[in-house]
Amino acid sequence: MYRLSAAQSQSSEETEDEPRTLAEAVYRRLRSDILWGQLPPGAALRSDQLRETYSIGISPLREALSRLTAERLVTAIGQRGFRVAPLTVDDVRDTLETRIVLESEALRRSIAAGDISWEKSIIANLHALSRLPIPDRAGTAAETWARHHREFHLALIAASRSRWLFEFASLLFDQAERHRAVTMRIVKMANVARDALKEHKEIADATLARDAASAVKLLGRHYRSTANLLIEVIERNSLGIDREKIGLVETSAAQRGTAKKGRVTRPLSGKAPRRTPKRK
Amino acid sequence: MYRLSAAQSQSSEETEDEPRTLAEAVYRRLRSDILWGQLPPGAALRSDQLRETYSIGISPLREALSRLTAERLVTAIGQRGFRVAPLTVDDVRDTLETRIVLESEALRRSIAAGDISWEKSIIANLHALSRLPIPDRAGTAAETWARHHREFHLALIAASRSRWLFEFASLLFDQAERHRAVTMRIVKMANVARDALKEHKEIADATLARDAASAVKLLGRHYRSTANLLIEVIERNSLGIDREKIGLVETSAAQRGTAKKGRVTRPLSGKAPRRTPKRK
DNA sequence: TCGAAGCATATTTTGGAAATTAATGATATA
DNA sequence: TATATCATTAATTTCCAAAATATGCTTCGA
Repeated sequence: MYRLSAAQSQSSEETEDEPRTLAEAVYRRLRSDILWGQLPPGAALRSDQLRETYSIGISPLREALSRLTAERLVTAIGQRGFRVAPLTVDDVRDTLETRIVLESEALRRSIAAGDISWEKSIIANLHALSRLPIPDRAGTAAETWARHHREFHLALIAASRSRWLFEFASLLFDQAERHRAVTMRIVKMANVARDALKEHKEIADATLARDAASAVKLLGRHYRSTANLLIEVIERNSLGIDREKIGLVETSAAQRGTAKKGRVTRPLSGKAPRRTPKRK
Repeated sequence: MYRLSAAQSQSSEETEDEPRTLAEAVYRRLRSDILWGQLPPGAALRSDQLRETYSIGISPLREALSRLTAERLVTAIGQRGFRVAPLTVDDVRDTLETRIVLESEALRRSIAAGDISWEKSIIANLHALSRLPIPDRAGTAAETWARHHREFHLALIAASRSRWLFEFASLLFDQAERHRAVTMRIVKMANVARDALKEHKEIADATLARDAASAVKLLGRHYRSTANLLIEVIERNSLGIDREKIGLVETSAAQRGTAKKGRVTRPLSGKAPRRTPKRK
């Protein structure tokens, strides 16, 4: 029953290898589901339900939830279980500003210390992005684009030679990706990635020209423009504050409560369901 | 058997409340033991042994180890268990430089936005530090001093209004504390905290005077001087690289008193090394 | 005597059941 | 009819045993 490929070098920053343990596997699946908004912010993560959904025991499931809590993708509520971390405009703003600080520093160091293979990686990832169609809605194409997008941005700062800086930046990148995915689930925004390719090219050019000031400025502008769009959408839809409104995102896993008055599910949100006419 | 005080507001950043769950309790004990060097870098953390030592089941223990792995205080080696994270000069350097970046930004923001209660907190914590004797060796006095030291530095940046910045800074502060504690276990260094009080006062003065440039400079110098001392000691003793020299790492048992008679609270193991009689 | 393969053992990982806690519903009383 | 207390129920947390993996040791052969 347990058939896991043998390998080594287990780290918290592995990207492509096969999971070597069931806890690792369910961790990645849960993480992906949260990042892509299939498990919307505020969704209750009941162990029984998840155990059935992912066909897994309690132990690895609990370990996965524990790890996700450390990443602030899941919030643990004392002895009352886990929930997907809520999403507020403050989160978006804080994530934006903090990662600008971190990535600016990392980018400066990379520009100062980057070698040929670092340049090569940037060029390669930029090329991949230029060849991929910019997705306008969720799907496998969006996921591959996002993966290459992530690799491009991380390649920029990969030569900073700081493990902490890189780790924190990766963490915040994923947070921002969740913000983007969750928001795009409400409002289809192809314009989020409208001139993304052009911006990426400008950032890469300035970086490879070793123009740190320009590169940092362009990178900050790149992040800021996207985040501001998200903030605007979230505020318009009152996302995060009134969680019921995002409840319209149907998850494959937990949550088939169907927003009726029958509170068979939903142990925590027993409040009066404020109904507000809002188009989905 | 399970008697846990009831409370609320469980977060990853709680400081003083009682643990509400066994996993939380063992997490804190393990974390403290690692931070204070009672569990030295590289020490094997075998679940059987820990389960017996802390009188706890496997599940909460595993959860605690998982959380510590996310903090990079413990490294998980594939399917071969956990170890206390090793300690290298690169770790010390990276932690130093990264937290200078983070705390400088956070301090600037605090100085720009801090209110009266923020000033009050700084004054109070500085006063506490001035009244506490600077410890020259491990012990409860050292722990209380370190706790107030931590609170002082976190108070400085508490008004930055960035949860990520504060969280990352806290994480790195604890990392640096482990570096200091582990190193001081090898070489008694009262001089590490030699003019610490004076430096703290200067930092607080510049901060309260809203002189961001000076405050940042002083804070960086403060951290750098300590870290450089640690690096020197570590390099002289080849800590981390050649672990055998410190005699810290017994791959067999997580071993009893380490190096000195540090044993503050509890002996860690009564097991015979490796030659375990098989009883099945 | 050295090396490789197979066997035994130590240790981790996982699944399910028991215990504990929080939440819900009902009943009685004022 | 409203409120408080108690009982029931649901869900999480924890413990324990079995399965699986990796490691160490022994034995056999050259």
